[in-house]
Amino acid sequence: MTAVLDRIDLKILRHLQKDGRLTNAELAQLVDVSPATCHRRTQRLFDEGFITNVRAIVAPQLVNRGALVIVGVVLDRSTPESFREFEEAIRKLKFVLDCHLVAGDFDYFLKIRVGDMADFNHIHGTKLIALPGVRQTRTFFVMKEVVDNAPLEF
Amino acid sequence: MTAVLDRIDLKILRHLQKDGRLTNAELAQLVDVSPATCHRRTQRLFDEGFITNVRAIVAPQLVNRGALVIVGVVLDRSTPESFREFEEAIRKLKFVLDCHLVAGDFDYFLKIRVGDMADFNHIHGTKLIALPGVRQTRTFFVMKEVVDNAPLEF
DNA sequence: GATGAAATCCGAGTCAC
DNA sequence: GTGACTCGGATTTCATC
Repeated sequence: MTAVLDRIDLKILRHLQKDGRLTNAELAQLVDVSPATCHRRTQRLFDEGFITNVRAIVAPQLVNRGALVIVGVVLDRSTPESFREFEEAIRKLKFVLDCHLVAGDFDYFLKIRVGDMADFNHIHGTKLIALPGVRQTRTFFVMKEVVDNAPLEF
Repeated sequence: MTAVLDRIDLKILRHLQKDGRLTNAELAQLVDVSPATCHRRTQRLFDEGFITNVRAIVAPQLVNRGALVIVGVVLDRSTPESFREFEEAIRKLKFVLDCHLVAGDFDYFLKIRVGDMADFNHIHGTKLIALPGVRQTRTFFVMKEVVDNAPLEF
């Protein structure tokens, strides 16, 4: 409950973040505790929500999602209701990887993966500008993914 | 090599993307094939690079990385050399989760996780504006993470 | 209250078909 | 592609500190 992480917990988190398929036996060796202890601690990290999930990372290019686009969105009105409607609608669009409400010249930034530019143009014309309350979108095609979804440092 | 995925491969990928800790036995049940077949296919998906990695997702708020910031960067010059230097430097900054070269009013977009705004201001003043060739940065503090790093749909 | 050793159980990985 | 078999790791128990 007290949710304090000691050096061993942190090592477990960091290792599992790099390789979620590590066996408990391997992990125990890496962090230098017995398998039983390692298992108990890892369990706790899941139970208490430090690890929210373990996910396989699929290569986007190999499943026809090789194109990445960032879209800045401005809404017509800045009312809570307007935000709520937009967010509700955006959650249904599964090609949206990120959607963040920001402070500044835009209301939202979206990160979108599609097959290619033609796909994006279609989506833009049919889905994005149809989102509730959208005044304007600005599209930034990603020409090079220098770093994408790097593991969290802590 | 021909890298064709049938219905079963796709199901494996989708399930492992949602839960990378599924045992082979569980996965086999979910996709409705024998454990041996499932194992062989999953192996192939790793070997041929469809799954690049399996990672534990750590809750950012619980490891003092609860603040998210998007930064637009404009460089002084748009030469290949200038881009190369910037990218080389940015790869060393471990708090940068995303760095994408884009077409439009900015050269790069960065996605950065830190503990709080104070942390960001320090990093901005000491690390970001010190990056090679940076003319201007525009900071967008994220006020609400509506969708963050959603699993890829394919 | 946490640890590590041991004991059991179950899945991973391999083989023959 | 399936079923069976073996080996090793996951998980639990328990004594110990």
